[in-house]
Amino acid sequence: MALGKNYEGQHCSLARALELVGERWTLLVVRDAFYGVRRYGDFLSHLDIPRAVLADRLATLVGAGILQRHRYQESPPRDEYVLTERGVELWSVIYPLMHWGARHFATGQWLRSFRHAACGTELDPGGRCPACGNADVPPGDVETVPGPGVPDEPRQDPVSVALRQRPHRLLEPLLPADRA
Amino acid sequence: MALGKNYEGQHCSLARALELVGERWTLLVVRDAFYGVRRYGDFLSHLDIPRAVLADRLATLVGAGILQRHRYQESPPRDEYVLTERGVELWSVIYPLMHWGARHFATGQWLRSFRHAACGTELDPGGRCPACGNADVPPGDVETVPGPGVPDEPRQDPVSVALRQRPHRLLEPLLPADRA
DNA sequence: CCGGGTCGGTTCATTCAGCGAACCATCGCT
DNA sequence: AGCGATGGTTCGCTGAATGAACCGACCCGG
Repeated sequence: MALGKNYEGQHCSLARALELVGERWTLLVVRDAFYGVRRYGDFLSHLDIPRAVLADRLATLVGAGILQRHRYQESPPRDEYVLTERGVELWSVIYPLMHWGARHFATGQWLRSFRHAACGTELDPGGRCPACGNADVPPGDVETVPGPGVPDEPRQDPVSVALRQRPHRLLEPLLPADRA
Repeated sequence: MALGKNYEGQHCSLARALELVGERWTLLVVRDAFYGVRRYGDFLSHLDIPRAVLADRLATLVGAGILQRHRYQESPPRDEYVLTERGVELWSVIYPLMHWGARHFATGQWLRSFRHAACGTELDPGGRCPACGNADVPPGDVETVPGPGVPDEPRQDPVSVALRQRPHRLLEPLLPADRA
């Protein structure tokens, strides 16, 4: 899609947002970043996305200030991609969309739910905690917990496995940094 | 993009949602539907979208139960596209995304704001009314009002003109049904 | 009852983005 | 030196988007 390719002429801020975030795969990359995925290879194996496309999307997201590239070791130089504040704000878009998809196109048991970590209450469709006065819950206080549903052919990549195994707080690194 | 083209293997409900709503142009079509655009020709002139793509997107949205096709006159047979309940629920995705785009990528004065029609208060980033106990405001109770910002080259299509001229309640038909 | 205009498409040739496999560079380890 | 891990880039192929042209149903004025 790329900027200006079209959508230009659309003065609406939605169009500008979609130029960045509306490309194929982009929102799934951001979702994974919320899950705590940070490394190229983990995005790759979890998303089954062509390598070139992933490289392109990561570069776009970094350029837009949605992800930040952070060198976590020299030699060999290794970077991880972490959500910026601007990226974290996309939670208020991603969660309702995810919830909408689950409400209308669910197949079988639910795979995952999202709870307010402080009280364990499941979030409402807008991402708020019904038990805490309907307050907005920042993604850092959200915990994703595996549900009873397991797909017919569960994915075996490290990210999918980790998400199935245990509850996990959003934004925190999902995988240990030092696996072989 | 189309279903199954890829994103398959992604069991997440976000992926399924994006298969429908994540294609290029689709969310802009839905946004226009909230603005009260209902007719093929109006979508066309407002979005500058290729005719074939518009026809495809409308068919997909109707097939997914997001828009409903409604014949409003026989002879010549004319249909209009109206949001279903399922489509209306996308407001909780579109508004936050629009707001996010405006916050981070604004250029110049704001073009439009969204108010709670009952009390005139501008909606918060989550689409709630701060004056009414932070209650969710259903899109039917939202009014869009033109802002001070006018683009350098304002669009002249009927939809753009109408949106610039007067406040307008979402979901209500934007244009008179009987223009020449 | 003929000609022109409107509306809502479909068709088609071109261009562009996504795909997936192969390749490559750097580094650490043995 | 050789091998594997990591994080890419390159490249040929294919499928979707683009935009212009065409089409058919219908209305209206003459």
